[in-house]
Amino acid sequence: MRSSKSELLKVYEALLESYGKQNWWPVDEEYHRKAGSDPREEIVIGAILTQNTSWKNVEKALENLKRENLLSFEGVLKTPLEKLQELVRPSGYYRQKARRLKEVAKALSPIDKVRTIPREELLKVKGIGKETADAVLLYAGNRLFFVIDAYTKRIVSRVWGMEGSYEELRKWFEANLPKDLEVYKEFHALLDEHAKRFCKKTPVCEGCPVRNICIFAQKIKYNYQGI
DNA sequence: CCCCAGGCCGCGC
DNA sequence: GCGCGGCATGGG
Repeated sequence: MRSSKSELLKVYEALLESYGKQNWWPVDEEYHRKAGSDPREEIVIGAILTQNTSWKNVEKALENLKRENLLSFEGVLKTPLEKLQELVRPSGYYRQKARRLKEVAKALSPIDKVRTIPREELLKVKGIGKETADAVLLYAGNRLFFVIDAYTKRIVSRVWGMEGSYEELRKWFEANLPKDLEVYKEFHALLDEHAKRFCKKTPVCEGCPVRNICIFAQKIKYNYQGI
């Protein structure tokens, strides 16, 4: 691992500078005030629904749950499986996800468990893998676990030429970032945004805010110059 | 028609 | 421990 702490922070600051604060995770505070439910439960539910699925589709499912006043662990648990499937259908994999919602609602009730449950425990829940677990722990539990996703892996691979397993990359980020919830939350969100705007499957290096630090972008530049 | 999206599980190796 | 097929809707 060649890059230094300052290099990682430099990327964070460059992305923050060009994209601004992302304010993940989006939650409908107003809904929960009126319903008397805990907004952290929406984060957990959203984390399941967004697995390999665009957020747009997740929003439709969340709207369906809200309309029926069921966007909570209690709502998920008391709704018959078949009805729950229909409500979350727009988010895809709806049979799996309906089951997983009930599993996680059971495992994390009462919701304050997100502040204490060991990561290993959470990973035992059917439907919760590493990324979902870390997203839940960070965004709902306010705990210092860095979330790695496909976008993060792609960006790390391009910028630093570094490959690694989920755990390797997570530990690398955690070792080289300040122990600051705000940084963890925003950085993950910024990497996501960056992957959508520039570091796409087919990269767009023209105008990229970190092209001066990025190994891949530098290589492209040299190729253009014929060096 | 194709590919992709804020993954995970169960399996074989 | 890693690679693979299956899971499914909606948008480009």
